[in-house]
Amino acid sequence: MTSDGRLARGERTRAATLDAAVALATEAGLHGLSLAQLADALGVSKSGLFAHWRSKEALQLATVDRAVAQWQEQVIEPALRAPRGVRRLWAVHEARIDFYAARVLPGGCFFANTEFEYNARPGPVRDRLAGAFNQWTAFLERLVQQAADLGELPADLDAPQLAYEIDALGISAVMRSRLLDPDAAYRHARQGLLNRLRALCPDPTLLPEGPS
Amino acid sequence: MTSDGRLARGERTRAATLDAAVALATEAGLHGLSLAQLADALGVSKSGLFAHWRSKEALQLATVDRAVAQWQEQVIEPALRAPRGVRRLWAVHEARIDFYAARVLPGGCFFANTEFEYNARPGPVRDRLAGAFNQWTAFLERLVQQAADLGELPADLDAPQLAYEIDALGISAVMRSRLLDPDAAYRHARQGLLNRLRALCPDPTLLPEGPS
DNA sequence: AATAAATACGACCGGTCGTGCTTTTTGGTT
DNA sequence: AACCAAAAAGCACGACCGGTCGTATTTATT
Repeated sequence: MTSDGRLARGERTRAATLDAAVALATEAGLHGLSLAQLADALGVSKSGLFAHWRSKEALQLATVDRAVAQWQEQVIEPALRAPRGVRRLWAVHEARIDFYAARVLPGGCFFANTEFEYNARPGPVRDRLAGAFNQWTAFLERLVQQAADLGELPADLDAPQLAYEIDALGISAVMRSRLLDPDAAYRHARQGLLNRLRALCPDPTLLPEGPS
Repeated sequence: MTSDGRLARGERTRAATLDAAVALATEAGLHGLSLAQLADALGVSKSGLFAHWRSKEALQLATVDRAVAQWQEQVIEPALRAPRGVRRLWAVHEARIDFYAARVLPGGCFFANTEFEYNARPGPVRDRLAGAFNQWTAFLERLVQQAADLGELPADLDAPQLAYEIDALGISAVMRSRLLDPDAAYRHARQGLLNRLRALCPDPTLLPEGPS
């Protein structure tokens, strides 16, 4: 084990920087993210950040990657503990809403914020964001299809359609939770999918109980 | 008729400026909107803008108001020509998607973009945006309730819930239409509401035909 | 014709941005 | 103990930011 303390120190700084960058980007935007602010928040110098990323764009791309990893750890992986099928689909939706409700990020959702920010700004950052969104969509569609394959949802179900609807409920939840009544937002997001799954799923025991 | 040519000229400039500001804000954001860029795009001087708005914030607030008026003219009013009830509800959804598909604004949707931008930025601009969102939500809920009162939807329907779902489908449409496949986005947004209304509405003749 | 008001302009301010260049500090190798 | 590379800091730069000021131009009033 030849752990070079110098390299280790750099790695630590880099990780701490990206965590702070993800959080800050949800407030100021990925474009609005300023190196001076970020350096201040970390107690380091602005030029110290430049030692790790040659340019702001490189930092932005790394920030997107870090946000993807965070989403994987805190939303997807916990939900994957639920058994395949409708229950896992529901678990993802719940984990996502919990992530928003726990206010892990001050600006709500890194992806929703930045994707709206960059939808008219061509370039590598936008492409990276679009790629992440594409992956997330594919993941949701796979989960839906799995549930259908297991017979927990109709065999002729339009999987991309249901995946679209699930994601839509989630995006609206984080948007409304920051501008209007948070509790109502989360309730509507949950109830929306619950209604939809109850109408589709022949086995009601797979779904949580609750108001009709 | 004492139309003061000076005031008329000012009003013209002000209107043109706000139209450009709404469009620019969907690209650069309402915060990222720079007075120099805006002045350049209009072919006027930066200081000329300060003759009309004392500060950037005043311009931002006026821009929000202009966007509200534009939404009223181009989405709400056309849809209000449809008869009350389910058909009007559908007309609003259609008008909204058409507005996005026509690419009236380069950044898609002024409200979606700016509301995500400001959801963690307290202040007058955020409050104004939240107010606009509240009004829009109330409008949708009123339309849903009307349809229920007319007997075109179940009497015990949860109106805010359905309004939430309709708006969610629309927001996702504009987001996905700029990052992924636009046609798929619009199709899913339409199909989502169509499925929902078909399941709720006892009279199928009120809804457009189309794929099941 | 003279005055007053609304509009618009160019020049400029202090401040912050992203980004290079140079130096110092830190930690590991030999 | 000498040496060295990685990390971090210090510093300066040009560009752009929101905003102010004095001035010129247009238009209505008197």
